[in-house]
Formats: sequence, structure tokens, C-alpha cells
Amino acid sequence: MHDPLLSYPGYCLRRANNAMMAELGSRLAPLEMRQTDASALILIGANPGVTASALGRRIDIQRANMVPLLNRLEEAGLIIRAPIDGKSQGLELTKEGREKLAAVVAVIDEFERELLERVPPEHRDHLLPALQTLWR
Amino acid sequence: MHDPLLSYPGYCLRRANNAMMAELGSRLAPLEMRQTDASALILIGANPGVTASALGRRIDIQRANMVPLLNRLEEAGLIIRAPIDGKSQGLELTKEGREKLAAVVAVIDEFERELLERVPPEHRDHLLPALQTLWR
DNA sequence: TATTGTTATACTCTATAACTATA
DNA sequence: TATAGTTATAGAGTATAACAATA
Repeated sequence: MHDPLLSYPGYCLRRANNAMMAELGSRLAPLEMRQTDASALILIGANPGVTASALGRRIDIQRANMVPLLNRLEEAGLIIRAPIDGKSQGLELTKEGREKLAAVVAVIDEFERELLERVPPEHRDHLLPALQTLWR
Repeated sequence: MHDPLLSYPGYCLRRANNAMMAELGSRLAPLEMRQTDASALILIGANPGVTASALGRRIDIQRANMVPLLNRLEEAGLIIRAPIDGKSQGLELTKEGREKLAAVVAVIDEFERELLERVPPEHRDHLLPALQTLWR
């Protein structure tokens, strides 16, 4: 079949994203983590005390949609919500959260390593900087 | 805020995809086209007589989900379903479909051009081949 | 007055299962 | 027996509007 779509970077970006995110999702599933859960866990680990609002802005998730995400992490015993003032809460990892974070990072590091290995060596180092210019 | 996610190609792939697809979606909206509609229209135009099943396999959309998509295109007068045998239908563009296709391709070509322009010249030619290896 | 956290809700996209009819 | 087209449905993910309480 003739496929003009293959010459479109945007189309290939979408297909590559779909394929890679499906793969990552299936690797995180045994840890009972979604991709957004993993992103949040990593950022809370790197920024203890961050608020839900600031975290949502960083990973581009609406405030309203942060609520079920953080509820999930809290109910799993991975984070606590510590009041900062009467309005804000600082998010912190629990001991279980730090252990889960280590497991998540191990999965993601392996995933990212294999992702880059799929890219031919002559293109490999260009991928990350190219992608970063498309949204930052 | 410290953000370890920025060093992950997979994460940047997702963010780049979200940003670019949101942009493309907003450019296709005035044409009353979704991205999958546009992909289907392009492939039907390039492969007259293709079946719904073959088209779905090519653009990775389940058979079941092709139905509302093709209904949309047919009700908009853009395609016809021409029986091949008692089981299959060949998809064809109508005159309106060919006109819509031209408009869609114009929008996408401009979008793709601007996408590539955002990528620094030293990385630009590496993007498409790198992305293609991630799903083909 | 702007921001935080929250609730409720709707919409899109996608996945799955099942069915009929035909190759 | 495998495939094409279809229907119905359920689950994610996300977007929007509104609210109370606080900075």
C-alpha cells in the first residue's frame, strides 16, 4: 500500500509515541503504576514539598485531574500530603514511596536505554534535543 | 524545580507528541477534520479501493473503530463505500473528498514545515529516521 | 483578586467482545 | 476456518465549570 504518511515527521512522531507509550505502560503495569503516576512520583522524589498545583503545571496535568492521581498515590501509601499553610499541601514520599520510586526508575531507565538502542547510532544523539525543541 | 524527566527521551517524546498533536488538531478543526480522519482521507486518496480493514491495519485503528470514522467521512460526502464482493467494500474519494484532501494536505504540509523549522538545523534531518525506527 | 484543592461532569479516543455474513 | 463489517460497551485520559477556603 502506498503510504504518504510515512514522510510526515508529525505522523511518525504520533506513531512512535503510541508504540513507545504502549510499551512503557505494559512495563509499568506490574508495578501498578501509570505513566502519569510515575512522572509524579519522580518529581515528588526530586522536589520534596512540592504542591499539587506546581506539580500539575510541571507535568501539564490540570489541577482537577491531579486529585484522583494523588489520591491513588496516597491510598497506595506512596505519598503524604503535608499542610504548608491553610491552603497548600506539600507532597512528600513515604518510605514505601521511595522504594517504589527506585523500582519505577529501574524500569524506566531500562526502557529508555532500549528505546535509544533502537535508534541507529548516527541519529541517536539527535533525538532528545530535537524532541525538546518541540515543546519547550 | 528540579526535573529529571527532561533527560528521558521517552518522556520528551510524549510531551513533544502532545504539544504537536494539539497544534495539528487545532489547525484541522476549521476543516472539521480529526487527525485520524485526515490520515484516512490521505490513504484512501493514495490507495483508491482500499478496504476498511486494510486501512485500519495500516493506520493502526481497530476494525470496530473504523466504523464511526468512515461513517463520518461518508456522511460528510467525502467518500463512498463501493462493494467489492459480498463481504468487502472498496473506499473511494468523491469529488468533494478530493477537494477536502487538497485542503487537508495544505494544512498538514504547512504544519510539518513549521514543525521541522522548530528543530535546530543540526538535528533536523535526524528526526524522521529516528522516529521511524521506533515503530516500524 | 488570584490561587489551592476539590467535586462533578462531559467528551474523545481506544479496547474488547460478540454477532452476522461471506471468502 | 478465517476474514469483513458492524454493534454495543467499557475504560482511560483529558477538559471544563463551579465551589469553598485561603493567600
